[in-house]
Amino acid sequence: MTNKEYADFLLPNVKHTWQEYEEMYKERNLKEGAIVTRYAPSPTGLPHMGNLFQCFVSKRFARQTDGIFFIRIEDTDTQRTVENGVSNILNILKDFDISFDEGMIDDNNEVGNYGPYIQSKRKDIYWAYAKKLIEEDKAYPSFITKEELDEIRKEQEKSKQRLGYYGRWAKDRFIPKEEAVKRINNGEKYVIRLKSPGDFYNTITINDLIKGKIEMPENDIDEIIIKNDGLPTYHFAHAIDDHLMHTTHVIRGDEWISSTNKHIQFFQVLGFKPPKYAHIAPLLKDDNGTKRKLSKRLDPEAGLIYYHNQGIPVEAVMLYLATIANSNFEEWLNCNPNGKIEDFKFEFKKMGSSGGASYDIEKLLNISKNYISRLTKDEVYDNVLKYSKEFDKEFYDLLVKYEDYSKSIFNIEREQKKPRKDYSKYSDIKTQVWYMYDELWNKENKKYDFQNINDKEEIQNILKVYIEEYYDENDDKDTWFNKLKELSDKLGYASEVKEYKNNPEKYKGHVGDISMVLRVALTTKSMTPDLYEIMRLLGKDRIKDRFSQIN
RNA sequence: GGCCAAUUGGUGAAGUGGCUUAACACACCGCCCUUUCACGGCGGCAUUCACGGGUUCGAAUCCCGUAUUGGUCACCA
Repeated sequence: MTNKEYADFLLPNVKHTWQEYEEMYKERNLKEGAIVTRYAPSPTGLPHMGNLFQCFVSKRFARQTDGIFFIRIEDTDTQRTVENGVSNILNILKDFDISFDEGMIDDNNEVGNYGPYIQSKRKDIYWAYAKKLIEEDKAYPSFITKEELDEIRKEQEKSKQRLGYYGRWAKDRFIPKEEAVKRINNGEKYVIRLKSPGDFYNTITINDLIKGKIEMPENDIDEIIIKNDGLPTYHFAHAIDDHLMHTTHVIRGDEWISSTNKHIQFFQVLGFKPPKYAHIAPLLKDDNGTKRKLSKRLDPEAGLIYYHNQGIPVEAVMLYLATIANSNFEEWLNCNPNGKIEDFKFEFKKMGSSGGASYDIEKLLNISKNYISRLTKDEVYDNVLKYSKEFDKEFYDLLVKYEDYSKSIFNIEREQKKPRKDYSKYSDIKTQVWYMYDELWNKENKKYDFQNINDKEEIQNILKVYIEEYYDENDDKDTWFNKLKELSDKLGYASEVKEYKNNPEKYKGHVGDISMVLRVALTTKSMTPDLYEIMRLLGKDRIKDRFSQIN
């Protein structure tokens, strides 16, 4: 029996030869230096922050070199594959502005010339290459069962030898073709394994773009290439897919580093040029002083839906990911406050090669605060409106009813060189401006704390004198403030804070205390944006009304 | 246990043999400005880079060892 006949027997009905596939998927016509990257998820659940980070990095490198970023679905684990897995992944990534040049566009459709982009539809391709290996005597059928593998492992543990199916332990290597055929005809289950040419005592060097040179032993384990359900294992599929799809840079989590010797071996055995590898450290979480991997189960901020629910802008998340990716991004952004992420050139060298970056939600919120402060009032309005529509119907209705008024509120201290930074997420906004809406004001159970001035009669007197003798809606800000000072003088408070500090015994307090009384009476809060603006927006009638509620 | 990697302040980190009395940012603390908060300004915050040896005129940077942390060793990806 020739090797060719053997291969045909083991993998029958393969439509194309590997040579035909090589013909079908020609080199991409891209400019020099263009990077081709991919995101290759299993449709087993929703992407988390770590996946998003990986997508972000892969996409940026492709885009900044006029390359290609595509998505390939790795659904060879039929046990774990879930319903609508693909469209769920695509939808959530779309929310974060991650789109692909090629690949699946929903559960059943795709775009691009290098497909199919879902591994379950590429069986014929994997078989064609597996046949090539069998014909070249580089792969063989293996009948060994899980139980027998367990036995081997126990024996290896007992005699303190390296674990695995390699060398003399890989006894199915030596089964004659005729015997294998007979066993298969008898209905025995089998897989196809690589006949590994590697020697554990040889060292190979991997030039990782992020981690640098990594040395490890050659792989000598007879890795499974085709499982007994006919589908390939990850390692085999990776080599074939990324070769045929002409991926130039494989950017993936660093849990893959220790398999990379296998992957390089596959590229060599198959006669392919290996891609460049860039292994990204996982996102970490500080958990009571120790660090662990950010976990979808334990950490809400690891799930992408969290940002949607909290009203944290997608752009802020992206800016944060950019600072984790290349820490000099932040500096660059400080120098170019209006710079776009797309204008920054990311480098592999600048990516952290250490254990991993702590995912710091505080820092993210700070970035978000800065981001929101740079938006226009209309943008803030639109975003809050969108957020409220889904999460706060009451506030949504108010925003619709008082559109211009709401925009004026959001505009307080916004159109200036250094805009006020009040909101780090859209869900913050209502809690910070509720008092501007009578509907919310009236139903609130109000508690007033006037800080330094506590005497009820004094407070009422301040409010009464102010509204009757001083407040004029038409005053500009300077006039308005001067009147506050006049009021202070009249009632025995220092109109200059400095003056008060120099001679505290001469005054009942200072103009700041007076302002505080007005502020608290109008808003119940001691911290608000500019009081002049608030009063202007409220109008005299409502001011009077609110003052009258103090008793 | 084998193999691989990492270890710089409260945090993210820059740093690749002399330009480092260790950049920058977040957080924190002080002072100033200020009607409050925020913003802004000024200043503080690692005599030292896990530890122990070595190489060198010179080490956070190179080498060896130890410790700790993480990854990986599936018919999962």
